[in-house]
Amino acid sequence: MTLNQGFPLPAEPDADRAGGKRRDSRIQVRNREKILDAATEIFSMYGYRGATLDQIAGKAAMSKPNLLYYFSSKEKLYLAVLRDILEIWLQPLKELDERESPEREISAYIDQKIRFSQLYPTASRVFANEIAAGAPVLKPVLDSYLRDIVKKKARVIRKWVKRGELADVDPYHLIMMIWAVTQHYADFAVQIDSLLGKSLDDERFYNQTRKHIKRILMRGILK
Amino acid sequence: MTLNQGFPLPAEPDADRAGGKRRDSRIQVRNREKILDAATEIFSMYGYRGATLDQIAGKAAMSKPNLLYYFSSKEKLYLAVLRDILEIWLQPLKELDERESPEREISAYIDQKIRFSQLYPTASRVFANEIAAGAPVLKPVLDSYLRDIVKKKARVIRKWVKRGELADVDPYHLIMMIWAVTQHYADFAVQIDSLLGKSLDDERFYNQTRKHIKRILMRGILK
DNA sequence: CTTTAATTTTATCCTTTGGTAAAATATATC
DNA sequence: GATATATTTTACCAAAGGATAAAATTAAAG
Repeated sequence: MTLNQGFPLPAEPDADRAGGKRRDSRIQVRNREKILDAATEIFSMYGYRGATLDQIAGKAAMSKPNLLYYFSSKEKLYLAVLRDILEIWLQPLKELDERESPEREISAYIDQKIRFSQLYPTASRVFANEIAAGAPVLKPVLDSYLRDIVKKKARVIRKWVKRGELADVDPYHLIMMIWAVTQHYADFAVQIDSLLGKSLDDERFYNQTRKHIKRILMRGILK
Repeated sequence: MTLNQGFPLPAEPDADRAGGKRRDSRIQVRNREKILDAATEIFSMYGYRGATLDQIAGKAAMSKPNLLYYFSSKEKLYLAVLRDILEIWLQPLKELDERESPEREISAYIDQKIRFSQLYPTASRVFANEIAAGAPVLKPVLDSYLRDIVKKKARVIRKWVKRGELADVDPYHLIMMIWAVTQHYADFAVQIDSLLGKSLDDERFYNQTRKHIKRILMRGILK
């Protein structure tokens, strides 16, 4: 588990506290958080363009101008939401450590990703939405930051393959398969609920899902 | 390969030809198609709410009122798009045949799904978007039609397991894993392009992807 | 060619939406 | 408790967006 604190989306000059000086007051913190939560939920359903400030303000139980007092524009709010998401989305990948066994590390990685889908399904959908829209905001981050991390981790996986601890898999496809499967449970939660009447909130289902994904994937890639 | 022609989204009474009598004229057909294509692309980027008729009309190279001459409302247009998508999205699953070997059938299923991602990436994203939004339109279809098909096919997979031709996998999770992985290549195409500079349009990459997915999944589930 | 019906354009309407201004209220500090 | 500052509310605005009406144009049929 390598630590890292790189900030993919640099905080804008005026990344956007309310103008005043007495920043970080109790009210300030509480309301910004309420807004970010509400925004994440609304953006997750309708995407950036489809979401409205009225909806978000409504969900955060405040008026629209009040919301705009905390985030001076819809775009700034969206950026703030994405910044938060990206950080938790990326974290687990950074922790892949070549010194440990692939069995252990990849298993742990899958655990973390599926946990993320359980804890932050809306965040996952905002991310998916941004990508589907052509990543107008995140493109630069994908092209630089994410690219580098993935490249680095692909090297780790390749090393495992060379050492004979892993079947001959393509690192990039493996990583994407893990992303695909784990995110699916967040992004398509409604579909899953329709088919099975279950969600990851149900601890039994969560564990069954986790184990099942791991069983198939690990069987598929271990020697 | 079982045939089936069930229509999940029943054509509305006035599902929406232009009012006139001389329907299905050359112009009529050509323009409706142009509009559906444009709409699919725009909806795929911005979702139902985020898409605008102006954009769609623009992409279809006609004026907004002209577009509305063919589809009398945004909602009707969206329904028409979804209806088309659902049909091709569902088709492959219906073809799983228990009399054949799971190796052959599941392999063919994966082939079809990844082919769909290659041919209709925008359709895939419209579908994903609709689900992420909570499936406001498709929910009834998921709850009835899709549910039934999947239940039926889960039985097929279970039969294979009982016959000892397949490892002890949960049919539902297996189906969802296949959906997840194959759709990912359409829904996250931008991300993949950022990381690898490749897309499924590249025939070499397409085949590499297809084989890789199949290798890992089949290893994971075959006895 | 005329006549009739289909298609396209122009002008317009009403609502929603992101955003601002300024007044009103609450909170903190001296 | 008076004063300054932070927060919230009320009243708006201009642009965008879905939709309609009716005029203008094009295509088909006799």
